[in-house]
Amino acid sequence: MRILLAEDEPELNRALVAVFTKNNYSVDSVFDGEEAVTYLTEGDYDCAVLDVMMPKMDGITALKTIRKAGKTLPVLILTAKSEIDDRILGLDSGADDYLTKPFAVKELLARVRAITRRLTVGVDANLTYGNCTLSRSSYLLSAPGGEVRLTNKEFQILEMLMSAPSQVISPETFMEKIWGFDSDSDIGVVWVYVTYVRKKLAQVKANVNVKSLRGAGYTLEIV
Amino acid sequence: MRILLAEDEPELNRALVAVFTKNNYSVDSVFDGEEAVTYLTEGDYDCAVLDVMMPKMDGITALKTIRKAGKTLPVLILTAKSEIDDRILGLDSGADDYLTKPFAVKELLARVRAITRRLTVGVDANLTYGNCTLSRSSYLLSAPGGEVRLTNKEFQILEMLMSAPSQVISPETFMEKIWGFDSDSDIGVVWVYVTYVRKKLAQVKANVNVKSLRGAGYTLEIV
DNA sequence: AAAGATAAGCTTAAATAAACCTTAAAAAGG
DNA sequence: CCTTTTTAAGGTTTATTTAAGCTTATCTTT
Repeated sequence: MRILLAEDEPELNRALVAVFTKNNYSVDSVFDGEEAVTYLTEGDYDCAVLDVMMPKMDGITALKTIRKAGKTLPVLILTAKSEIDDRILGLDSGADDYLTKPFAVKELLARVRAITRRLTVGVDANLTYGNCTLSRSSYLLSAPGGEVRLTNKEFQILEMLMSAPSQVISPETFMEKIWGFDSDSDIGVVWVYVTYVRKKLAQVKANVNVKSLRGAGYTLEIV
Repeated sequence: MRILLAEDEPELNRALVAVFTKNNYSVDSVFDGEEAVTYLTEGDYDCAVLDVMMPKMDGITALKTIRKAGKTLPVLILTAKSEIDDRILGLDSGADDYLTKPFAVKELLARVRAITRRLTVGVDANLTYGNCTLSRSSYLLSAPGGEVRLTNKEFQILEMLMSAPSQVISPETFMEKIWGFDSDSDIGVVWVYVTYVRKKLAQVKANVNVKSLRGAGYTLEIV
């Protein structure tokens, strides 16, 4: 499995090369976006890991460039903060996943494994469960009763639930992954958004709802 | 859940012990790397939190040492801010995650949860004994007679029993591990929950019940 | 060895506390 | 402005704890 890594911090670059190598990937690494584009358009990689902030060309632009050139390989974006804008930008421009720094190496490996497993981009841009689908690019939730646009937070809640439909996700986990560790919002905001998501699911007559397991968290169920 | 904390700054050490204790971990704390190695090789911990800069032996060396000794427990490394080299060394040497100081306590707890979750939920999300299984993610107990959801406390009682089916667990141990060291609830609450667990086991027609050994504690038996 | 006495454990119902829901309105941000 | 997000408050439901009366095993005494 061949990976291209684009990361300008020398130490992190070196370390990630070591990690990937240790896990039986063959890695080429570059230190800026232009190099990344060159390698990706000319070489044959199974996956790319791109930092956002890089000299000469940022990761998002690099990604857009190679997508325009017809490259469909799975791409994982590294962002410095949990900047929603970066994230949306990344997904719009055809990223398959993103990871905010700092991250656990195991998580990086898991995500790389996940996106290389599908190996087709765009196909997985929609999530499906029950009779409804959620578009990752447009935030549109559609079901027999029509379609409705979700707001950012609503989308992230439902995305997390739909990408692991049998898992139980605790309000604290939502808080951590969506609002971030340093958020000082009350946990109650999760409850509010669960209500909103339920309303929108009902509005499009989805046969799916968000079930709460008191003391454990939320999970999706088909009614 | 047992944690070993190695941190040489006295105030931070004390504060973290307090935080972990409050969150129902049992913590042992040490102040240098050599002690950390001793405790970790001889004791039985579920997780370790190691500072990098410590007297006698640094955290990275301690980590490498225990990994060489075959310890696979999840380890989180604490590094002073922006010491990238330390961070990298940590990842190379087998750390599961790292956190740069200063950090938010919430984030520390979240990361410890994350790396220990792999331990419990990741591989072995279900417990089995006799003809019944208990799902760690949904708190669902299932057996030939159907399935039923356990509450938090019920789940923890049964989880402890099922993860060591032949062991006898005293009411005091339940109290300590589930309600916490500083709980001022009466021990009688354990009797109450044992009753509830028995009822639910019967409800799903499990061939398992909670046997009490007077003066000793409880254990599971197959009827 | 039988009769109480004592303590350990059992069960239930009611009271309390915590988790969760919903709505409306205020605040933040484009 | 208009939309999204957060806060706040009151309401509902469910989990947890308390408390009290109960059973059963073990121990004491005769």
